[in-house]
Amino acid sequence: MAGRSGSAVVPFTVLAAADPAHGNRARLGRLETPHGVVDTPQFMPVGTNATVKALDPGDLEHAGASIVLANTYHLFLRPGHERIERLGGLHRFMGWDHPILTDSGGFQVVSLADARVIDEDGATFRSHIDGSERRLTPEIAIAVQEALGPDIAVAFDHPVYPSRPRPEVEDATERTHRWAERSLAAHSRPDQGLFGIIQGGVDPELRARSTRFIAGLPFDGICIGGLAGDETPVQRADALDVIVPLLADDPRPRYLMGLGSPADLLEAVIGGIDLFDSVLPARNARNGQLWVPGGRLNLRNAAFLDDGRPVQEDCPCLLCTRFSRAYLAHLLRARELLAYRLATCHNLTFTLDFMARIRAALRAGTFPESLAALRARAGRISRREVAVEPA
RNA sequence: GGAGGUGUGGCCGAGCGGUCAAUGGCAGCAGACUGUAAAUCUGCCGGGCAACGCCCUACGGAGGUUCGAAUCCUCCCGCCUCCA
Repeated sequence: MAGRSGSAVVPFTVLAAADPAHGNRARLGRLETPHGVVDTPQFMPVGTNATVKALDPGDLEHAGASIVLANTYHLFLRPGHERIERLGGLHRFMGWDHPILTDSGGFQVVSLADARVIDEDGATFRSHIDGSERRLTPEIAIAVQEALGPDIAVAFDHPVYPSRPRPEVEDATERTHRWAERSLAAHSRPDQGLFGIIQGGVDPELRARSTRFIAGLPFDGICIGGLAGDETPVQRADALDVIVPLLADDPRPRYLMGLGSPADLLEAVIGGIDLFDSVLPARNARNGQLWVPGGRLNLRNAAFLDDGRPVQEDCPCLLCTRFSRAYLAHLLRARELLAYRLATCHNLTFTLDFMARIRAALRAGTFPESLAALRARAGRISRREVAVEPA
């Protein structure tokens, strides 16, 4: 059950695991990287442009972040990976001396759907910045990431939304496999780990095929892509039921890309996932939605203008220790810049604290017993959670 | 005193005989957001109802022309500009 991955660069150790007999595959782990240890299950805040929007590195540390994600595609376009390399690499560039993982740019293959052409060799994008034509291939994506210098790079993949027709999902999945092999062949930086990505949509056969294929390659970790889009929580859980058992004896970390909400994170941890990332907590914060135990508060609602209480009692974040709901509601209305920082500090603190609670339960061996409390704290599982007003 | 202009829904501002309860924007009220082209996007936004349709009140005020007026005419009131 416990095991240690063979990676010399980013070794992963499973420290404890829930009893899989009860369909609970949650596990406690530790990922070691050149810039520090990442305790898992763990959430990685997204810092696309070498910054988690609205926060500085001190805010991130205070919120409890141990690793952040940055984006190959965006930094490739601006300011350019070669420039960042000349300036001493990504860690130094963004003032973050802790672990960094870069996404490969694969996600932009779908998120910039109107601006790209995909062929077997790679993908051609229309730059969202200046409209110029840019190209990413597995080899280029790896070269860019080696220049950027994150602790962990990710193979270039071709994501697909599960709702797409099966032939399309199958094509993208098979291409992802070929690109995975090319990414591995191109990667040579010895102080950098490389994760591969499983695709396959929600089709059990394709997911299983993709899992076996990617797991068969010497990656340092296994990413699961295409499961944070338009599928339902049930479809996602079903997909994990296919994927994770096939990785049961695999000691490498499992990273579900793109989750998410506390409820989704918890269910995916139960499904056997170690790592997550998502823009959701940060974006929701900027849009006025604050996460609290049991639900979420829309601070743009009129009711909060006269609410002198903190957003969340007992929360150690910059917002809650110093300011009221009324103040944040005012800042949001006035579109004051401080609103975005305070709200983001809170949601990331909440999310990272939630992961810490999960780890604590796993460490104490009380995870199954703690589930009800954790689920209550996370709120509803559905995408449409009900906002609650803690007394 | 003379000449000209202008007054529209909480605010700004279109409309200049019917298809106008009245384009837009702002403010306001809600909702969405999951490997970030997002400090973004969407809906509602005079009142009432047995409400996918009907009624009432509405475009400074009062009259009038017309089948029909926010739109044309007359007078009045307010504001603005120029000349004295």
